Amino acid sequence: MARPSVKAERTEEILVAFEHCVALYGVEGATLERLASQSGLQRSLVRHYMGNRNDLIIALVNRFLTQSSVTFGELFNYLESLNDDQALTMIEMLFDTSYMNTTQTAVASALIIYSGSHLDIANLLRIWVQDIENGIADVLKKAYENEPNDNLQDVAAGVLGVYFNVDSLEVLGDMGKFRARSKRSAVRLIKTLSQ
Amino acid sequence: MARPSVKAERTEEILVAFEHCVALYGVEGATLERLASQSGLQRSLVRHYMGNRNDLIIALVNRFLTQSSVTFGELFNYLESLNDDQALTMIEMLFDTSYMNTTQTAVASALIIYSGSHLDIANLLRIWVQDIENGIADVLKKAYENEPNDNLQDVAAGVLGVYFNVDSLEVLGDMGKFRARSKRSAVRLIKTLSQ
DNA sequence: ACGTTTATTGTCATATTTGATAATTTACAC
DNA sequence: GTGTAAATTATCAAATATGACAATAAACGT
Repeated sequence: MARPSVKAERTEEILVAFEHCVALYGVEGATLERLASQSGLQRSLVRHYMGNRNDLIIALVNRFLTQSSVTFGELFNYLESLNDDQALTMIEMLFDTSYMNTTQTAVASALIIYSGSHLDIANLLRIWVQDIENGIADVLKKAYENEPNDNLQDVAAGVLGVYFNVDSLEVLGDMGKFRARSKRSAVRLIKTLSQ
Repeated sequence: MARPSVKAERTEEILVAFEHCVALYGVEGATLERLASQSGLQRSLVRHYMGNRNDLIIALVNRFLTQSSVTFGELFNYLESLNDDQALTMIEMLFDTSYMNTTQTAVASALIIYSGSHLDIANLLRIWVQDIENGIADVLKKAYENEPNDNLQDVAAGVLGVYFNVDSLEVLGDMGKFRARSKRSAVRLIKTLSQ
């Protein structure tokens, strides 16, 4: 045949670097020049593998959504395997910095801002939020079977909010205390559900 | 003397327009061209009154911080004037869309992302968050005098998180249900405090 | 060694963004 | 109406960002 293709690796490298740029500078600030220097690849190569700027953004959104789906899917599957303490274990994992992915979180924030001028992405992210909220509610349902669904969903929205917030503020630095407080608040919230 | 100065008005117009641009496109996407067309003023005029791009960003940050300080100050002062139900009234106001300022919220999100590459702004915003958290904790303290300070601060962090999160997600549209759930969660959280 | 396919590099034109400053106009006081 | 200070407009150069495509180099099978 011919020279072996490195498309898969390059694509991955480029998207990782693009994530970094978007996390640092926002979607509109993630220029192809920055991407090039961040990835160490020439701008022409980026174009060769990923197409133009818009193609790149679309690829980033898809990557973000699938990665998030995989991560939360694994989390929820693991929790389902537990006999008890699913809810509190979930809090432990959500608020543990060792499980946190700062780049991913910053990308989420950047995409949310980008949604303000791109309604198609806004729709995708709204569903993304709903899915996570539903996932949390499902975990809570297993631990608190007798609680009405509406209450479970309310608490799920609250836990999601506290969790999203503390992660998106992580970039400000020195958030240890605030993170601990947020975590204890999430626990408080869950304990309002009746066993 | 001479032609009357319109510096104050122009400055205000420019900053309002810049807020709009930052809210829609992020800090790095808020170009002077967009600002010019948004404000209806020529780019040269923007420069005349506000200086260069960096001056503009500094002015925006200061404006954001003082506006936020004024808004929350008024809120806390009003709550202080109430005899009881300060805590729940606070929730009513925080989660009422009629009190919400979508532009202001989006600016906050944009500045948080911008903080990732500008540590000086990150420090300002960290203090900004702490101040609001403390303000909420103070309100809670009046309503729940016997509760230990640490508990009050924990709940304050939680309420802040749920509130910040729902406001920053507002841009995704169609967030009525999620907002209602978030609000009920905040109430739940507060009710974990002992009277 | 040769053809083929892909990776990689190089180059160019164009559009956008920004900074800086000159030139002009306007409104007021006298 | 004239001087004056400020507003407004008009340009220019430089830097940056993007798109498109040509040219070269490298790795593989035969």
